[in-house]
Amino acid sequence: MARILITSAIPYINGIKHLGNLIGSQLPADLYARYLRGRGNEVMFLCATDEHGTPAELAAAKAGQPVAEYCARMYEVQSDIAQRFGLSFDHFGRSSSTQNHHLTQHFAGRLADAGLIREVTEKQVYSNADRRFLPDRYIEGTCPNCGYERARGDQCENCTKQLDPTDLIEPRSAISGSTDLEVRETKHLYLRQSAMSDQLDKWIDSKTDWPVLTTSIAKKWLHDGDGLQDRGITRDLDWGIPVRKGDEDWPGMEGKVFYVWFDAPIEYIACAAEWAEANGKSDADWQRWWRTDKGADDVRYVQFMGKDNVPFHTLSFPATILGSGEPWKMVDHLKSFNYLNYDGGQFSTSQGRGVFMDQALEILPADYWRWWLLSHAPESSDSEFTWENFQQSVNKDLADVLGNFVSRITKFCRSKFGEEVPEGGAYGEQEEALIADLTTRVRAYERHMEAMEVRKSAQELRAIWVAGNEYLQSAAPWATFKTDPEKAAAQVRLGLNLIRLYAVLSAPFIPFASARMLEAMGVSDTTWPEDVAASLSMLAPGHSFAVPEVLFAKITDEQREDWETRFAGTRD
RNA sequence: GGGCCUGUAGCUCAACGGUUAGAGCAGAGCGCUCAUAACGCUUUGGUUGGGGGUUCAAAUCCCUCCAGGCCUACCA
Repeated sequence: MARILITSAIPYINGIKHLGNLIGSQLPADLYARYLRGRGNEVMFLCATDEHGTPAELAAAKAGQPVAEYCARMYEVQSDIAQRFGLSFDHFGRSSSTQNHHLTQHFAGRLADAGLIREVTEKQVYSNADRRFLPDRYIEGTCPNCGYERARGDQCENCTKQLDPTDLIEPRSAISGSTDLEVRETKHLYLRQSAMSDQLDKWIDSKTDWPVLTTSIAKKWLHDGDGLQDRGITRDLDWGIPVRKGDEDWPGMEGKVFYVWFDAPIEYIACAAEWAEANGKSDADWQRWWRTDKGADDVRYVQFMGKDNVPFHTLSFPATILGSGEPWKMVDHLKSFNYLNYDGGQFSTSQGRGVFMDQALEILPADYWRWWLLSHAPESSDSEFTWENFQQSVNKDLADVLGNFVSRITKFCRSKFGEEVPEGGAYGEQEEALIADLTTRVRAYERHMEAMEVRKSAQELRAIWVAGNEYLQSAAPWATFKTDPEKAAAQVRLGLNLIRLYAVLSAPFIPFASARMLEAMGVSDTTWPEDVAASLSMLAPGHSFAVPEVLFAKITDEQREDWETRFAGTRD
């Protein structure tokens, strides 16, 4: 069986993520991981919290907590929600881990040795009141172009003109509002990405099966204007990974930390090391996933992310890895997603607009969200969440098509044969036709899942559910029973077996409901139906089962209206 | 300003340059009565954003215009 390494873009520590973040990387990555495990592959699925940077420091200050405590607390919150959404990470790590500290410093040291780091002294705005350097967008002022009073130091939101912080009229700190700003000199390390441009370009060119969205963004950065620019990888912050050259001090860089975008992707690797430590494994156990000289040469590595993360994954991180000169595993396939919009606008963490992961679980079980989000995943373009669409899709697909199927067959069996798989009769022509149809569909489902075609996979799965209802309608065991109880028994037996089949096939999408279906049918065998016919004879006559409670309750109009109102404004 | 993406039925989306542009939902009709007023069958909806061009053939390729979105390197 194959070995697949899967990483999801790591969510920022600053607050609870919304549904747009979830469908942008973690959820499709989980779908893929669950599917591959279901097929018997060896999977390492990693994710973590991204904890460094200015927003984390500010959020901690706002919460009145030291930043380390704040991050530790938010890590627990995010970890708990991820678990309740069924995100099946093999490890959910932290970019602030000691493992990541060591690896990040290690990579910086290797890059420096390879001559790929240069020191740059530059001028940056310092706020005396805030006692920190301010990133461009944390400086506000009046736009010299249009007169808008809340223009940011990088761009004016009103007239879209690109700005430099020093262009602003009456600049002030966006954090405190203080106008006590000064320009100070500060020294930083730059990664010489320009020196690796050709190497990266060739590497991108070799990835012919990547989506246009992915390669076009990378190509743009490589070839636009002066080509790939060197990038600052350090910051003047308190919270972060101290700048060190491997195990040694870095003269002149005391008190500085690595830029969050330098250390965050390295956490993908460090996370595996955290996994090893948490599970009592050795270094060799995680290195066989990440070092091609230590067993990772047969690993297929797939990354999932939102489109805004593409440049970092196609250029910066590969530059870091390649530049180290060490045989680290490079990404093989990169699946990026567009954005999910909320009711005509964007989901927004900063504005509290939309539905957040914790709120979602307060009103409905995870499977409802998983199904809707995955079956509407923003693959080819941005997509939109509306409550009406959500209600209709979920009610029809989950309650009517799948849930009702389980209900009708189990209840019919109970009333005519009792709560065990009925004996007698044999599968005939009609059953063979169903098996042939399902075989075709299951193979198509597998192809779509392999290709990470999320929406198409969902469509095919739904068609597989529908096939069960079609069969019952034409076989009509309730009519057959009156004239030929033996034949009806065989029909019901097939129907009950379909429930187990559906549970196995559906588990990547709706793991919780899938588990309930298996529990009701009294089986724990989740073997993938390589042979559909054999799979549909697994539950033998006499096997007892229980009629499950309503698998998916429908969303009522009252609920929908209530939620529409409740989530119309902004959070908090 | 530059780059990229998107525009197909009321809604969400399909469609290697190749029969008459297809599915699901919603709407209409019929059937069934095991089931969560569920299921099945049939069916009404499209000048593929506008205009021009290439081609035996265009939703698909080219040009142009319109509308929306994303990115543009110090937010992450």
